[in-house]
Amino acid sequence: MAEAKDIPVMEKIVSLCKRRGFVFQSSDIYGGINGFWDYGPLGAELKRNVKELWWNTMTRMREDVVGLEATIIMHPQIWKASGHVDTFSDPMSDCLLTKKRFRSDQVEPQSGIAYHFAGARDTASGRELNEPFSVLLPAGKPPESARRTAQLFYQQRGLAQAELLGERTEKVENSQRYNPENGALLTEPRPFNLMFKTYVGPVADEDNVAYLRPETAQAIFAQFKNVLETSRQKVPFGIAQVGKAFRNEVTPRNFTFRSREFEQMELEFFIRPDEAIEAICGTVATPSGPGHPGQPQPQWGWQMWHQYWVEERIRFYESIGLPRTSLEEYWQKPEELAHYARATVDLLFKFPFGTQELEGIAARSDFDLSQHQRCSGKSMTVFDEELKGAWAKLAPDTQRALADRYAAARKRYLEKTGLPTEAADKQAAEDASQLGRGYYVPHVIEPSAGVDRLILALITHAFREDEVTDEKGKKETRTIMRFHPRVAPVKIGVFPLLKNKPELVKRAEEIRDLLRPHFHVFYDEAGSIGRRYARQDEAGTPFGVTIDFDTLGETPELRDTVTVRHRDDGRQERLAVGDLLAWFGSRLR
RNA sequence: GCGGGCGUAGCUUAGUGGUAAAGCUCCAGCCUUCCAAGCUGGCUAUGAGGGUUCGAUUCCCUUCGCCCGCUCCA
Repeated sequence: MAEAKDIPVMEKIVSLCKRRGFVFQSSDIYGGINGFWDYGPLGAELKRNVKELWWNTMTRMREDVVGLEATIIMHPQIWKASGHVDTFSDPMSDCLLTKKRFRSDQVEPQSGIAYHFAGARDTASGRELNEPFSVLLPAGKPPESARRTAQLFYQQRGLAQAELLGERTEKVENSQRYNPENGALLTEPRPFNLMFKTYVGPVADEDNVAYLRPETAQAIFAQFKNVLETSRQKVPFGIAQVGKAFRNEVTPRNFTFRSREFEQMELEFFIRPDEAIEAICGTVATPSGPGHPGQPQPQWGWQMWHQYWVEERIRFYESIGLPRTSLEEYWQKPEELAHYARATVDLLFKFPFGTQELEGIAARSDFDLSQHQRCSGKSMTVFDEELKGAWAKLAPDTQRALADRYAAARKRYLEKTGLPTEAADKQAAEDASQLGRGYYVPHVIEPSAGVDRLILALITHAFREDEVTDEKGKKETRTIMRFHPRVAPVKIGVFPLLKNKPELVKRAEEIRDLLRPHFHVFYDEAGSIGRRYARQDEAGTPFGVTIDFDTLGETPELRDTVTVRHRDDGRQERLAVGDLLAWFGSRLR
């Protein structure tokens, strides 16, 4: 939980984000819109850098991952298959008396006598209220009890001396409309849909309903076969995607942390089922302890792959300036796991408002592809030539043992979909015999990260305030955003020492133009040099280049050298202009 | 969605039923030989809508947004 002293820190960060152009409230001039945020000039650069680094790390720097960019609106059946339509829309009801909220379909059914009231009159003021209210009493309870509850209800609405009007009774069986705790009427069930709904085509009717995707992952599953067939990849391999997702969050909170429109960076990494690995390699490697397991190996089972991706992701965060110590690894307990997940690790970051999830790395078995196979009727199996060959050479006992294990796992999935035991048995046996011929539905490891959360983590982690006392003894606070150079929105500030010396300005512009094609530079000639340094510190610019009279040759041996200033400690060093590109290149990439 | 708090310039704050104030920031000019120097000038605000009133930033209502708690959290 957030501690009181931390709240002002968050406020300072929000304020800085606006002042410096990292994050603005969406639709600000119209009063804003809850749960939506825009990135300003610095924020946009920061976010671009982060997404690009993720993309390069996950796809271009690897042999075994390819990319995808899918649409935000997809066939509504996808969300049926994924389970989002069902799990994202719970009907909710509130107790009219206590405001307590219930899942409408999970209210314990009540039977008894319902006392309906049409309204009430305040005997003191004569004011009348025509708001109906009802109380359900178990059979045999005295009616007075219902009237007292109703009076409480009308008192809450400002009638001090409520005289009940229009009382009538009704026998009720197994109703979910009343609060089991006090008998008070609940509000009408209201659907609580976390998915944004829209309509495709000009006619806004139920046949044309579609949803803005609540996660990017499903597109990867839906396009699995197309990618497999065109990318010349084979299992194990991954498909990565970066893109917007939308959730109609109940309570957007904590600045950009929980937004209604947000961006995800997701990888679905497809692997062989353990039974296939055992058939091919004779064994399945499992983790021998914590830490990075090293280069992927053919005998790795899902647990190895899972741990591998957890460690890979932590390495990524380290590479952009979030040290391991700023993160927390949380292994979800069995009872917390989603029904399809075998294991999930949350990578948490210590935000000022609490330790919160940045990324989840889930081992999702073959659930997702199986769901789409079932719902679309299209096969999601891959053919694994190596498996087919290896299987044929196995002893019959081994074949049977592996097939049985595989069948048991398939059966567990099939029964969860509601298939009767007999049918599930039959289908599972069929799936197991397919395995022996080299066919299976791949399992998947899913590292899924929130871009905007990561941006917020980088901003809060970079934020530092220093108390500085100047020569006059005046105290002031200086803010430094200590971004890792790789993610910093602006890489280099370029400054002529003085603005009113044209020869300095001219040389500074030349150096700016020298660096500009390679790095994001910001040229500034306004105000004192110290002020310009301070401005760049607040933007998180890691390096400053200052052009002075020595650059022009005032001291002959320093001709064509510049001051390079380091953001975090103010350290300065003298570098030759000709060395700048290489020097920065080695520090910014 | 419920309850509480808050909403004055880009930021931080002042103030009043009767001309809306300041510091910082920002912009322009002058000046300035390395860490928010100085001088001059300038832009910019009562979240939105309605009501009461001769007159509302101030009082009332509604609404939007932010913060805290509850609820929710695939």
